[in-house]
Amino acid sequence: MKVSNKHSKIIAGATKVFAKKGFFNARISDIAREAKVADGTIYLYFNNKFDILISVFEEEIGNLIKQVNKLLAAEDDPRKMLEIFARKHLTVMKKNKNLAEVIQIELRQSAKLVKDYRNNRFSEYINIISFIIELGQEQNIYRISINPCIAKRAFFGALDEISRIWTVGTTTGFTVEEITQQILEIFLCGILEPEASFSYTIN
Amino acid sequence: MKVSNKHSKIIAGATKVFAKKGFFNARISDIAREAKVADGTIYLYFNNKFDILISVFEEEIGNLIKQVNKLLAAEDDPRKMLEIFARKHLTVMKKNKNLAEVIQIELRQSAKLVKDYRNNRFSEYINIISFIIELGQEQNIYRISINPCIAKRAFFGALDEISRIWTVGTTTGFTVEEITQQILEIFLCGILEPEASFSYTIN
Amino acid sequence: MKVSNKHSKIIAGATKVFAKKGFFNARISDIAREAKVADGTIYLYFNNKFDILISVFEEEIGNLIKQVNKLLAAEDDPRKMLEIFARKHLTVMKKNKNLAEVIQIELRQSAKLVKDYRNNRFSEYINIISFIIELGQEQNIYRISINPCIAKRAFFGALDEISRIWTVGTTTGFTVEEITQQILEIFLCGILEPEASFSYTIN
Amino acid sequence: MKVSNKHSKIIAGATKVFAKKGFFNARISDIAREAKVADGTIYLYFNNKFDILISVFEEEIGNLIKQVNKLLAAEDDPRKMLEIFARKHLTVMKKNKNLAEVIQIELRQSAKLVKDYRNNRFSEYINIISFIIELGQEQNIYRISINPCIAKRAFFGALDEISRIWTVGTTTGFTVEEITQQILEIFLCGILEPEASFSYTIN
DNA sequence: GATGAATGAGGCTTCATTCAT
DNA sequence: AATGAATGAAGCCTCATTCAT
Repeated sequence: MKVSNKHSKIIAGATKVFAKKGFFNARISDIAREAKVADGTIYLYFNNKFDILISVFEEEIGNLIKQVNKLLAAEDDPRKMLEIFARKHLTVMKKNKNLAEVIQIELRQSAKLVKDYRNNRFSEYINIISFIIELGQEQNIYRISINPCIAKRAFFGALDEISRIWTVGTTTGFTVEEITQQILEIFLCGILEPEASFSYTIN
Repeated sequence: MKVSNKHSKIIAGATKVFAKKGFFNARISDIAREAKVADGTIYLYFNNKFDILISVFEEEIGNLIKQVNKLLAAEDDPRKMLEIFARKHLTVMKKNKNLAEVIQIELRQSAKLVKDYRNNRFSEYINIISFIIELGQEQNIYRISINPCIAKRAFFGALDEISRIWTVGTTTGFTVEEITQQILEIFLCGILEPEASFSYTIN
Repeated sequence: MKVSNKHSKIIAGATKVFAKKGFFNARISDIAREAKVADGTIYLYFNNKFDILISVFEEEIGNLIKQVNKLLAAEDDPRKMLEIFARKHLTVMKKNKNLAEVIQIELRQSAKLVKDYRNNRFSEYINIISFIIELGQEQNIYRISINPCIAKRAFFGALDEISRIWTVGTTTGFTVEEITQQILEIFLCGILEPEASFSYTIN
Repeated sequence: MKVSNKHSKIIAGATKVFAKKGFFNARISDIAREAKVADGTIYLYFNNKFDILISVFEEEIGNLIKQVNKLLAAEDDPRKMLEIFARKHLTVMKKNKNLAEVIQIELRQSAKLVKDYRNNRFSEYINIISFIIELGQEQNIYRISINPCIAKRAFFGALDEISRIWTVGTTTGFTVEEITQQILEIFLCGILEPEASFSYTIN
């Protein structure tokens, strides 16, 4: 399982450095220093700087997927499952600001650099959302009119944007729980007063 | 209207280049070529490369704000207003892929580089959403339990993440209208089957 | 006599700017601003940046030569003449720090740039010293063993090096008169106690 | 002894290039080529271009100080000491034209750039002169009326200006020994015919 | 003559990557 | 495998000079 001690030290160092400075401002020597290895050593484990970035994702998001899946395995109510996903995502992002920034910033960069990179681990991650929605639709709990492909992006986008309040130095002191409640309320029930919905049709 | 011919040519060129290559991969000479000016000319109008990025935001988002506000002025139903915001945002992002990418990618980078940059024009933009929500709450159309500050981020995040399907080379052929409908349905009514909501309480 | 108003304004501006920033750190636009003309105007009066430097010398040292010669014309004792030269040089350098710096710094630079430039006005200036010495030798006042060509450099070098106490921010508060006295004493009588000279032969 | 092979190669290369082209006209790539290292290597040993200049001084003048002090240690007649200083200075400047030019030209530039730089090694060097003079005054060999602080500048300035005959392409074929004799004669005895001094008082 | 916006060549410096040890 | 000194390509930016007005 453990590929190499140095390998993981470099991944850890890179995650920290990318988060602090961003991919382009990160220096190989920064990562080497953080990982306590020589600059050249990094090239024994990675092809180039960008390869490190990809690996950081693979690693960190892989962990996230594993954790989320484990939690979801113990639950079968699609409503609870969505709640679990939101809470876990927000919790991890708040705790591991490094990862949060790496995802928020670098994922977008890398999507540009390696056009279809997102198909990999990251897609796997947000497809958990559409899987939950489809599950709910099969159980007649989620509306059939909802497009899971659009909804998964909306849900992830909402979580992602919100979790930025912890990475940027904003001081709005929302707790994970408050946000989870709000997000769930919005996504499950919408923001409309029940009575107000009668007097409105989209478009 | 035109402050300076060169100024706006550079802004336009920079928007295009930043979108295509990203801020860090963009070369001043790329922008100059795109804008059909000499490299040095750029420094008559901007202090440095980063200043160009900031200006692109100020300019483009300023336009967006102006357009959105104009549309909203003719409407007073908070539900329609949210719809208008979503449709306009998506329409612009689909049409002006350059701007879309610049916002999606670079805004996040610059948030890191200039810690509190987002307070400027961008905040102004997404505060339109919270304004609409608060308006709806006063009219008893939007639930008072919804926190506008969280909801605005959720709404923008959803739009932003979804609009990436046009910038990344995904081939999901959703139209602006389809997405607008879906987003509105999700945000106004939630994804829950009406009956399902009785059997569920968050957390 | 007056070539042009702009011409002399540029010379004056350049003298000031060269002194403050040095030739290489001086910008044409600095000179233009100082002279209150447009950048392009400078090129109506001078071929290039270096040409301005040369002109500043020609002008300023020309003035100096004129003034010194005028003073010397009224004196025929070679001892007094040397004194007059020293006093005038030091007085001008102390008062006109701009010129002092330009001579001290730029003259040396320009000597490199235009290899034989020093033959012009500057040589004319320090040849006044050798002229005085030769005059004194003819009158049997200055020792015939003194080589005027070496002595002129020694004398000018001494004055030049000393006058740097005013341009660099040293705070040794010597007056022009004190220095003139010392220089004259050294050069006319040497630093040796009269009795000590008997017990010593060079080399 | 050798701190680093590259370090001293760069110093040597820089000394040569600065002398040939002057600090501002010298290109980092010139120095690199001269030192037979890559451009980037220079920045492993120096912070920036100006730092190289400073280092050249520190190094070269340090050597000079060491050599002069060594020679002076074997002598205790202040007259001979001054002679030794002059001869050594001129000898080194004639042989090492690179150093001569660097001192003559760049020292003055750098004095401007780093206002109080001269306090360092260079001051140490010319303070040797005032030390010798003070020593002579204590022994009643040099006149007490001579101000060592002015005299040291006069003496150094004279040597410096004279040594320019070797750096600028002048063709006056003076030998080091001729000049040393002249300088010593001037500074020790003055240029006045002994009898002439009776009929003259300064000012 | 005068202007100053525009030009574009070129330098200093950085840093990903290599390679001799 | 590990090191880190060395490399050198390439970018941001400056600024002397030009030229259309």
